[in-house]
Amino acid sequence: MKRSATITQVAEQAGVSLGTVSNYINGTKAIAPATAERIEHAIAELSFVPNRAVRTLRGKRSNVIGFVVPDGANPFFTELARHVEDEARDRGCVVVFCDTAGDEERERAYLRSLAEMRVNGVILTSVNAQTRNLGDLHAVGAPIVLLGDDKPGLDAASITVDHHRGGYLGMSHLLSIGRRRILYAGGPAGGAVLDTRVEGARQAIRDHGLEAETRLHRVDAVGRSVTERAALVDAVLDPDDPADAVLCGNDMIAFSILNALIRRGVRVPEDVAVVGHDDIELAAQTVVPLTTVRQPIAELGRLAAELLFRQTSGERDHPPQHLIFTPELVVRESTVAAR
Amino acid sequence: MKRSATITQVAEQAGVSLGTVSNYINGTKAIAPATAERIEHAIAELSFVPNRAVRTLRGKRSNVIGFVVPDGANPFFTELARHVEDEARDRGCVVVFCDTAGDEERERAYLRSLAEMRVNGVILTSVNAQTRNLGDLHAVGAPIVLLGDDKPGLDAASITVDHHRGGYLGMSHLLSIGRRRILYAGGPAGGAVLDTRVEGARQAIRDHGLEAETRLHRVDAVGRSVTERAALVDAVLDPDDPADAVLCGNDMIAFSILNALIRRGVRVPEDVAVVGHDDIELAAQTVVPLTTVRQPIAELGRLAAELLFRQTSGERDHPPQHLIFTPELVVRESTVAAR
DNA sequence: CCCGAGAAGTGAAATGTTTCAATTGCGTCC
DNA sequence: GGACGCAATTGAAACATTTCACTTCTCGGG
Repeated sequence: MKRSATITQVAEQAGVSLGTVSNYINGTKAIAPATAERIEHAIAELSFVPNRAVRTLRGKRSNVIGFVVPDGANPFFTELARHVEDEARDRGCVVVFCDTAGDEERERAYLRSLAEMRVNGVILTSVNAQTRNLGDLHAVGAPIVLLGDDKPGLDAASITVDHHRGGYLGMSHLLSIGRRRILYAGGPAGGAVLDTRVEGARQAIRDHGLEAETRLHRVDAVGRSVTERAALVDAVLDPDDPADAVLCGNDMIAFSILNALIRRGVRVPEDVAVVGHDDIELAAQTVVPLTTVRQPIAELGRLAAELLFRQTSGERDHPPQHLIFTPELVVRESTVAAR
Repeated sequence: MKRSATITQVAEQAGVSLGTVSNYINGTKAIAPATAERIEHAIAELSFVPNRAVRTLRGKRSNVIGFVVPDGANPFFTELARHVEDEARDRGCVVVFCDTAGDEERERAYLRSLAEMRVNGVILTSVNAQTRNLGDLHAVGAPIVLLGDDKPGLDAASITVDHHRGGYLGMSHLLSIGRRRILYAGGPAGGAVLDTRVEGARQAIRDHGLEAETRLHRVDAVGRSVTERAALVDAVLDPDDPADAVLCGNDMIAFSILNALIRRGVRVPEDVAVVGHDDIELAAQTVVPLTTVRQPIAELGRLAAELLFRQTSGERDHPPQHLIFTPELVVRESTVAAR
């Protein structure tokens, strides 16, 4: 494989020392215009592209950050990624997008790779495992931001959304429009987040004093494919016990169920109301626009990156911070028919 | 920032030379079991994580490959990415997913970063610019695979789909179901690919001998957002000149238009038939399942990676190869009503 | 008992950059 | 004219690993 020119060759070609070239490239010191031009010329001549590996070696970081998600196909995560990326680019960093597909083995492998790369930091949108997988990152001193799901006790910053309130909001809305037979449709690895939301939903039922007449069941999709999510519609339409509303773990689930319902001739929202979660861009544009519990995606992404960089900047390392956002309900036609 | 242990420290701790530790880690040479265990123990003790930067420095590649897309929000690209990743992981590589958002400036910045990282190679799913942006990659000898859109004359392998045939297939189908007023709805930067497809579509009209009675107009979305795509529906429903079919540049466009049509009470396929392109997973699960021109996403991704690695493996570098796939039409209910 | 072969382990060189203390050159001020 | 200060430039050390030519050890056959 062809090897590219080195800074030494550039220096020779330009007739200066390699230190000067380095200073020019990095703007470390002032360079006389004439010299600068000769260096510039030599760089172009030799097609010199500096080698990041060496920079990394010299104690600096690699200027890479990791963004780890459990489902790369969910727009919620790609939208987050876009905002993380924007922030990272402003700081001269590249983002490595790691899709673990919910698999712990993959997660470990990715985190290991990121540690070996001496990344500037890692943003994790789900913590599959216990502390164990974070060991490598801690060993190389890479800061961590937990996004969306805090695990207290881990040495990491976090940005969370109040999931209890999220569940509460969605359920209150459904109760207020008269729904009493509700299904909570989660994803394959909802984990603690979903438990918290369901808890919030139950709280709403209690606060409305409707425990007696309301029922809330939970059902989880077995996989992340569209087909597997659409299968949840069978639970909604269970002939023995049909639901009149579905609360979904995320908008993609809501979206799959919504489409499946309509294809079967079920009217939304008249027969079944559907509430999503996240408010991805798509949510407003489905056949029946989706009522959903919004997470502030742009802020979450931007702030996750900021928190990450904040941990490394400055003289001393800053202690990890913890932020909590409050979700809000966005009512659309999947629960309240347009007039 | 904390600095992690080095191989030298591991060697000291284990009471061997650093060369031995290196041999153990890389399996370069056989190591006596007793020694191996001491090394293993020292590594655990010190939480040693090898530094990739130095490996890269020693003339090897960084074991990173770049995957550059114009729209990270389009599932077509995330699905491709997943397959590329699978292939890369098998070879010990990490994929850097670069979303240029169709912006040439960003593309250049990403390609530059990838070159500095001395990536093993780059897969490009759209070539915005002329040869110019590829200069850095060539300078560092990183092989390139063009995926989906060949630009002859560039020093790169390519995997293409026969877009002319794609347009032909979609149009033939529409003609065969009696549609004559057709709109071609493209994306913001369709470029050569879309031109080719429209060309194929026109060929179909000629082959059917329907030039006189058929009209084919093209309209492009101004941006990549769902909203901007949905705005295309106005062109479809133009009161002066309504279309009876829409041929879409990709499934996301089709999907947005489909939803917008149905929300306006237009019947699909009775009033307007919709044909997408790509056959992403979602296409089969929309309210009205989408007729679409399928690209073999899994093969495309897998082969792109394979072509990339093939260029570097072996004694001598292999010359870049070129593959062409043939798309096929998948008929669903957005063009032919279910009985 | 000696020889040779193979296995196991060693350690110095090489990799391409940044950093920093030292050096050079040059104009200015007294 | 000499000293001084500033700007520009230099070059060697440091970074953490891989590689490879050597050395040492062990064991079996003659």
